[in-house]
Amino acid sequence: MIVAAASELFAARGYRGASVEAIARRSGISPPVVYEHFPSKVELYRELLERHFAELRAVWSRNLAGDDPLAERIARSCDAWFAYVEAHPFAARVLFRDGAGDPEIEPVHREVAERSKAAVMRLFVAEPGAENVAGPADAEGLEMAWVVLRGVLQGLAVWWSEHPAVPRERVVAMAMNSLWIGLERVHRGDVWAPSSR
Amino acid sequence: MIVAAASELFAARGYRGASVEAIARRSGISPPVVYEHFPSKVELYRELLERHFAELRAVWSRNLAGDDPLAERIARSCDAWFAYVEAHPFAARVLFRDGAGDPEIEPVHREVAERSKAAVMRLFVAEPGAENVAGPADAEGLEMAWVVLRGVLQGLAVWWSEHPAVPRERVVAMAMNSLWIGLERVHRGDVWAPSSR
DNA sequence: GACCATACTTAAGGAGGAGTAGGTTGTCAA
DNA sequence: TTGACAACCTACTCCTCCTTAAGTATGGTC
Repeated sequence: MIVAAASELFAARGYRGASVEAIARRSGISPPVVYEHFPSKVELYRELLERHFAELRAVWSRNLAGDDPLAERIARSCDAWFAYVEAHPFAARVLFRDGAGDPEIEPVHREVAERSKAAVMRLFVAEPGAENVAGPADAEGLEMAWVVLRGVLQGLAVWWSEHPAVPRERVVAMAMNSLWIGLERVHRGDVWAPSSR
Repeated sequence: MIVAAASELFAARGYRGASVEAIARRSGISPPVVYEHFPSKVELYRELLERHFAELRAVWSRNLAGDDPLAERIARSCDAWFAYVEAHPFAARVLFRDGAGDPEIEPVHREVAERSKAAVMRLFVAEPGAENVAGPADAEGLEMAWVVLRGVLQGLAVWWSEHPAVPRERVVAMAMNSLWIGLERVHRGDVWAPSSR
């Protein structure tokens, strides 16, 4: 399976470091066969990203749906998120260890990130109480909230992929402590303000 | 000034994308002159990272010192941090847009990150109430807290460098809302626990 | 004026890797 | 047995880019 081998190698060595030759060899084939399945290296990379992103998004939206209190849904989603990371360590590293900085794949990442942002922001907006975070039509504030969310989840995911001995519950608890408690409080209008300095 | 040109180009095109030729030309010289100042491209990169890191660390520890309440010191540090990012947009992008994924510079980043982690963790431990975050000798918990802190600050810094029109106060407020409020509550022992599900 | 150090240049060495051309093996049908 | 076809491989081309070798202008010194 080419995409599996590619995931592992991209995760381990980065986009530049993983040569098409190496990917082919690990798949038990030779480079030209790769080019019969994908038009170019960067397209192979894009395909890979798309797949992982789609799976992750499915996990996320499946768990966020429902009528339970938001706290439970978020906790469930976090848990499912890290379960996915646990089951697909390469996916997480390819998706999150950025790859920004490389001009060739940066547009690909940006595109996927854009769609993820749109998806999350729709959820934020649909949630009652969201206006306390950002104000009713405040796209900037929502975007920053997404940036924070992403920063925390990505950071923990990458860190965890390098410390697999830590039990998942701990990582989930840390994510919830960092995100939910702060967000919940903000949700109630209990914001930190510069004037309090 | 070679390092200035290198910062800009590394920030704009990444480590691989910024050729030594381009860096030299932007400095108004030719490639061999670069090699009279730095033994190799990767060493130039390291030097650059070291400089930015040292400045950022100085900013951070200067503002965290003092006897005022922790909240004020953290707010001040956040503000100074983003002021630095504002003044040195290239530095921020070089430092944070990771570069992980590239096997050549990954060790360099890792080394700098390690020292930053050590510095921040010393601060955490010195703070009364820290045991609520992580327990007395819980290196894992402290490390995760650092990961979260880094994720949020990096994420916001990179995002802000792409949205320079947003006023600094907003970004600082978002950082404080995300980090401080959650941490403060955890500080008091008011943690989210998996059993609450 | 001849010599030399300094600072820089152009141009080439050499490695690594994406993508391709053309040959080779194996399978199936007649 | 033989021909057609598909799948795959080796080996090559082309290109980028780090690094270095060798040469050239400038300014000071005897």
